[in-house]
Amino acid sequence: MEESTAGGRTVTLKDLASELGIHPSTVSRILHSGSDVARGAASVATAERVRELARKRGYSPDPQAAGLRTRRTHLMGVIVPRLSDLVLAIMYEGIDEAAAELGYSTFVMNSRDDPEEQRRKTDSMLARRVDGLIIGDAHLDSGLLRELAARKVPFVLMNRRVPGFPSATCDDVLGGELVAEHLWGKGHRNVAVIAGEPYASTAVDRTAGFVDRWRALGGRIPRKAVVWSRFDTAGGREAAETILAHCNPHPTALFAVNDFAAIGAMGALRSHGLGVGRDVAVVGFNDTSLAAELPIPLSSVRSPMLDIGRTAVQLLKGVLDGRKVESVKLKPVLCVRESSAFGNAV
Amino acid sequence: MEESTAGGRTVTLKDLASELGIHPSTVSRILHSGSDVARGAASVATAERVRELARKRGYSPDPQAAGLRTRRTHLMGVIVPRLSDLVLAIMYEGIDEAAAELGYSTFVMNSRDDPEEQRRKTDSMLARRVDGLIIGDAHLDSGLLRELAARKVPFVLMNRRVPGFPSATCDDVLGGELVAEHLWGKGHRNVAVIAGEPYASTAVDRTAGFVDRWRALGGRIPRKAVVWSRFDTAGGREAAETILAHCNPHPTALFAVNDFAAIGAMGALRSHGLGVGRDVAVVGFNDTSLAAELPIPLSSVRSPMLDIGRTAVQLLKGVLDGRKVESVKLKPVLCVRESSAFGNAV
DNA sequence: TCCGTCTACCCAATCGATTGGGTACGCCGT
DNA sequence: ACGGCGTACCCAATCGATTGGGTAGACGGA
Repeated sequence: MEESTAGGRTVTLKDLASELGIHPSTVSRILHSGSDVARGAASVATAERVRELARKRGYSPDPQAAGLRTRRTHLMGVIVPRLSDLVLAIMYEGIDEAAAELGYSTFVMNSRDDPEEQRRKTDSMLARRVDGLIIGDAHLDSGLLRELAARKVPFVLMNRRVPGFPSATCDDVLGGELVAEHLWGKGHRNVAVIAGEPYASTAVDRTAGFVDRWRALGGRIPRKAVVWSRFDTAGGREAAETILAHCNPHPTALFAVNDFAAIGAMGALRSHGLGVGRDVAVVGFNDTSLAAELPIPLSSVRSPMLDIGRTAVQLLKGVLDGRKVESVKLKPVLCVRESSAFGNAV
Repeated sequence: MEESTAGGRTVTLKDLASELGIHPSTVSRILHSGSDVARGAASVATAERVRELARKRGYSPDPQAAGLRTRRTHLMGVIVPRLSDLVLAIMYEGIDEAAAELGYSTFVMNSRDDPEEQRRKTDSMLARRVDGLIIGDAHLDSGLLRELAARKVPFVLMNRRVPGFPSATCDDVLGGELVAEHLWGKGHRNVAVIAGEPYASTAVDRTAGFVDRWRALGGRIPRKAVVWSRFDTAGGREAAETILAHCNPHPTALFAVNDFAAIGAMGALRSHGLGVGRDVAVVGFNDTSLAAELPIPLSSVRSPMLDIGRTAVQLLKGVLDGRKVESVKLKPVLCVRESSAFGNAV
């Protein structure tokens, strides 16, 4: 007979039970219930013997079997646009840690922000019988979330929010405001925004926060100075090219809603002979580990990515426990560096 | 009664069977066995009725139950140093794709290259009853692998290799050689290596490939010009500082075994007033998406990260199917960019 | 007519843990 | 001496899919 599961011979409850001459159910109760053992499950002596043997034999319960009976897998499904996006990767680290602390394991899948894939991955998670989902790729206009809610699938959103659903995000509006105040304070009056994808609340909120605050400060910002783009370096580069082509005189400061887009924009500026930080200030968002390490260190809004992940897990746990949960917005902080440290003549 | 599993009411084999007035086992055989249905499982007509109903009711088999019986979870466990390392994140994307194609799902966990954590995460994977492991954080001196092999846990290595175990890696020695030839050809004669962590085969092989080839070309490379370091930007920066402090005259070219270390080194050079590409050539490794986008684009050895991930899955599948598998080394390609494009006076 | 052979199913055990409902025994108070 | 009550267990069903071993009925050939 082939032993197919990894790890070879595994010890079962029954093994422990028969070795001790007691019934498996008794063993289960002892090992399962933390300390309500005192309340009628078994004698202290037996409990000790069982725990001792379990340790000695390296017993580890089969989650398949337990889940089959209890209808809970202690699995959380996580869906992100792509894990090779540093921002999501770090949030996932937070998820992984927090989930482990609660005794959950996590699946991650990439949807590449494609609605088709989102649906496929969601289904595939549910087919695996996850207890709930953490959705990191929510689109503002998606019907998928409403469907999931109708099917009573427990889920929470992460990174991006959608009104009506619980989410763990950065306070992106505030983040945009911080940048507006910073650049205004440095004397810039002609600015442009690399705004990201319009289906993502991160992009929309950061842009709105910036633009609204800018106008509240008395600034002007023409429509063509707000350019929607992809989140990666290539997207940022293209957006910067567009801005340079259409805005005359060119802006003295750029706000990119994402560090990678900001890096792309820096490249574009450079190939137009414009000095980042000198001729044009640039501010990014997320403060990924690269921002500070660039040859011209990039100013960026630091968002608490690890905590966003951790919070998402806590929210989902709340939902799974049947509690009503409220969305959480975590505070960002602006880190000013060389790319926007110098003032502009007013 | 609470419906706890995500997705609410689920259809079971028995539901389908009783609705059609046949036995669950018949339904199972029809749905399970691709086309050997013809061979005695059921009539074509019944098979069609079953498949039709399964589709209509949205039947999806419970992997818990199936796994309990078959002792196979169709789960692969993946362990990496950290997923927020772009290199590993991309390999994981390859894994995810390839695993999905084979009907497997994957767990990922971060070990932070800490032996303690490696062990913990491995155990936790096995407790989840994964069918096998893809280990992306193997240390050359680790006893863990030998233990796993002794316990007959099916596993393969990825990214880093360890003699005696099957692995999917880049041909790192060749990668190092490519860099040596390139820099030699550009006329450099005084070079240094930022060598990475000595417990990782990637670091050791890339360094060895470089150094051996360099000497074969007739070059000299003193011991103090090879500095072991962490893989991140901070590590690269420190290593570059060390090199600049101890090598006099300073080298005209640096080879960092990792792009992030290379970026850190570029920062160090810059703060010493040395122009990257002009005064000192820099070459990295992996060709992560950032390399080409840096203000001074970074030369880098492109390693086929996605394919390495995909290959690892295929190897593990082979092991799970009981086949003998051979390690695979995928060919890297050198991408020359501005950071090392200019020659050095011979 | 009888036996063999398919075809198209059915039956029941099984995987390992969980859980609602027993039950035997001892001890206590009266 | 007897009812009552805890304590410390045991029993058996259950979750959903899988699988080795039947079996009834049809059909064919000798």
